[in-house]
Amino acid sequence: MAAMKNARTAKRGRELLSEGSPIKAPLLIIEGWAARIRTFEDGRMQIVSFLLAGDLIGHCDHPRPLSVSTVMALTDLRYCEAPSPSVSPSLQAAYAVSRALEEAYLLSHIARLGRLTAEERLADLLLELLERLELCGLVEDGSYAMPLAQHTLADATGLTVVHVNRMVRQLRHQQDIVWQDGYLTINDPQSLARKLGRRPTRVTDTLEEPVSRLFA
Amino acid sequence: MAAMKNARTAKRGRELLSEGSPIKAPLLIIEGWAARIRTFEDGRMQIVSFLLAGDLIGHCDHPRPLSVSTVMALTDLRYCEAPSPSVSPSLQAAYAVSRALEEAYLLSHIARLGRLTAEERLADLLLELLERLELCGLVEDGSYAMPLAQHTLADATGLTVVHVNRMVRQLRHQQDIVWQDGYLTINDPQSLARKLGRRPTRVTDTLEEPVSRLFA
DNA sequence: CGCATTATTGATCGTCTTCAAGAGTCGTGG
DNA sequence: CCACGACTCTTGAAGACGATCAATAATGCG
Repeated sequence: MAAMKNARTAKRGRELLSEGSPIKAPLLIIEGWAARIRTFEDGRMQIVSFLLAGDLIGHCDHPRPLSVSTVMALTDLRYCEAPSPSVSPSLQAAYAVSRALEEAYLLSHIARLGRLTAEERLADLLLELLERLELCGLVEDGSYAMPLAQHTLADATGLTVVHVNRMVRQLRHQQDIVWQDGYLTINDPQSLARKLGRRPTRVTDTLEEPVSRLFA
Repeated sequence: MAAMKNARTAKRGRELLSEGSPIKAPLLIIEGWAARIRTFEDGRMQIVSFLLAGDLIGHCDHPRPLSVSTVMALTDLRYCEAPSPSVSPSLQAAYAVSRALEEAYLLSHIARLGRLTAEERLADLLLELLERLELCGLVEDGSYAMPLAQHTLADATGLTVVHVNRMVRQLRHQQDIVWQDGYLTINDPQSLARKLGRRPTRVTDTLEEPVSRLFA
């Protein structure tokens, strides 16, 4: 891929963007996981969304934009400057779909934090990650590489590490998930989704694909 | 204002858009409050964001978009079709800023639900509403018309009505707010914001104004 | 091998939910 | 004009869910 020629890397833990700072060029994640986070002055923090392969960082249409969240690499990362949307109409459309999907995930996250129990939050998040990773072809045999520590899942679900640990144990004992050796499998995603009243994320009528497909 | 010639109205409680249904024309709220909500099959629901005067409903750049949330009128509403962004570059910029602000509020909402206590959530939300209503000139002497029932604040903060009621009482007793006759006053917004570690919402370097200013 | 990070489990505590009931307000129709 | 029902607000009591505190394994990395 042309854009990947000038790919860059970032070590786990590095901040790619800092809340309140100006946004320069939009970036595209090629490989690895990142998170958008909000921090409070007293040290509390909340993961606002996860960024996976094919996701964009800091695409804005207005002049002199400021970042509204900090973006941090959760794993070692490969990324590049996002190709300008003006190069092709299909890329422009892909960006629009990507943006819409991103918004949909934010709304889901809000509903998750506002109205689901701890167990449901965790299960729902793991299902969303399955769905998203499937879109970029990172799921094999229903399993995906899970690079996150339970501590990070706590930052995302608004829970404590201790309680996340208990909920993971619970999901394991219920045979809902298998999580070992850095890989996570949801045994019956359909039925788990049904149990949570979870609908698949759709932002278009058609079968539009997100940005990542253009680079697959 | 030209666009307001073909203004329409909606009664409180009416759905302007339904989750999963196709989005036709984008709408612009002229007067009144609406909410974007997510519902679960078992009856649980979560308010994902509030829509105030000057806010857009269903502006998308991709083809055949589906709504990712239900939009419901919280008060009687006046609205119109959103003028096409192609009519003027400044309108286009205003839409971009509006979109960025909307995203910022979603992120704040996530952090609020994930990491704040009940009292903090309520106070933080009331401060955000103050900030937003100020932008559209709906604040006088530090007070704004508060058309929401405590029940609705519960839907937004992820709490129960009962607990919202107790938190309102607490904020009242602490002299943080005065809420009577449908008007809400935050006695010392600065100090309350500081207490919460709340930063003002900024999405640009400059002093760009949201869409509503174009219609003020 | 030593240190830092991550996972795990127990015990106790507190915030928020749930359940229940009563009072106040408002619009509507008889 | 008043009675009624729907909604909103309010408060109490009990219980549950998740937080906090604390300690001990694993695991992995330099």
